[in-house]
Amino acid sequence: MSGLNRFLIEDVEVPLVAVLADLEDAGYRVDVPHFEQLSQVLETELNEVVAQLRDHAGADFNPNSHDQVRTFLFETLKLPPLKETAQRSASTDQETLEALKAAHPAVPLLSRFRALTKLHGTYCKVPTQLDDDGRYHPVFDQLGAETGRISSKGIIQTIPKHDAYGIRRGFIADPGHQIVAADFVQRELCVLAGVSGDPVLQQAILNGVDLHGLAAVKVFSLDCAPQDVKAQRPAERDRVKAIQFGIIYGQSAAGLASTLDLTLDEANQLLDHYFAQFPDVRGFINDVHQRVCRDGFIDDLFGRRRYLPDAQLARSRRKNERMSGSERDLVRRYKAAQRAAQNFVIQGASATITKLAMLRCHRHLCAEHPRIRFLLTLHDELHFEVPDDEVQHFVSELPDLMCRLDLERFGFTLPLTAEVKAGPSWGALRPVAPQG
DNA sequence: GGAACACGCGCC
DNA sequence: AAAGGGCGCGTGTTCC
Repeated sequence: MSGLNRFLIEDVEVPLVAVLADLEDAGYRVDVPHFEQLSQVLETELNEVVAQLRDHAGADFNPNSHDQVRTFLFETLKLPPLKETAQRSASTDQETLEALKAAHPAVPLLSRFRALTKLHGTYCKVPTQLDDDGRYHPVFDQLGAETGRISSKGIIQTIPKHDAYGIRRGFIADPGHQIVAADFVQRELCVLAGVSGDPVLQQAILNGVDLHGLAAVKVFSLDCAPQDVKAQRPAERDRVKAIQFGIIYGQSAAGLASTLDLTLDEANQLLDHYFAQFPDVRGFINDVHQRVCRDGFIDDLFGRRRYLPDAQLARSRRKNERMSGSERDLVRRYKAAQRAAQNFVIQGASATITKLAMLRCHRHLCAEHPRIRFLLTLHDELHFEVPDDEVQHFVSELPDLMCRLDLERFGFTLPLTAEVKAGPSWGALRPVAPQG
């Protein structure tokens, strides 16, 4: 168990084994007819789309074959490639199709084909993966991700959220029960605020202010209250949101430019404006980069360690030296390691917070609610199956169970918040009014 | 006949 | 060219 200290081993990972075992045993009830019906609808639509595609591209065209799609788009239709894959061939991904959609009627059909086959081929197979009890039993790997996140075999952590067909409505509660789910609110940003020590972000969290809204007001000198930014200045809020997500992901200025459709200069300017308002965030990121470059590893708030030897590759390089191809590759790996380190200190600490919340919930269920089943963890979200007559009470307890984790002992003093939802299925959850 | 890779894409 | 971290899966393709 490399990368773990005594606390993480003894107080987190080892006791979590029994919790995850209980989740795996419980499983999520599945509405099989829902998936069968959905499957038929998708097959009908797919047949139609494939027929139309073959009208354009030939009777034996297989839109599942990247090679054939590439040949069709860039040789038969002579459309201009937008970008390349890792192997230097012309990419046919969704971004490319989106850019080319007006150029030929087959292009939007390919997009549609991809979306439909994904739903049909991957997510409609859920009924084939059930145990005899008709439930989907996930298999978790608590050390499956380098960041400390819990990974799971299978598809349960990637069930589509915004598909038009309601895949999530196929995951249901037993009769006489409801699904209760709770997710942490803007937790990665709270972790960033906590570990960077930024006083403005911290105060905003203490006041319960929308963090993207607040940052937009600061960065763009907006003349409105943070909570009104969402309605009144959505464009500014979206930009700041992209920056703050980018910081969590370790995104570069080039990446930000791409997501916001800006030039590199504009993206750099935007980042400068942001960091001018939040200098402690910049300081924190610089410190992470420096440490991982010096040590070849980085520790998060709870002492989880990730080794990133690539961060030491380009230590002695000077700028403006000419680079050979292999040197370029070293620099790429060095930068990737820095991004991974920056992401790790946020994602890693967040993952441990989820694990602590799970331990607390599990202990509480064992002691007080033996009829409630703990079903699922989705990184910042927990699912339970709750008897109808216990829903009201449990819903009132859950936020505190998840959020009061005694993190002051690690120097983390900010409050966490969680939003609770309930409903008959995963796809039909409705917010539960906070107690007060 | 199966393993490994390539690509694309679903989630947080 | 790549660009944004962490996962897992399905299909096509190539290689052993």
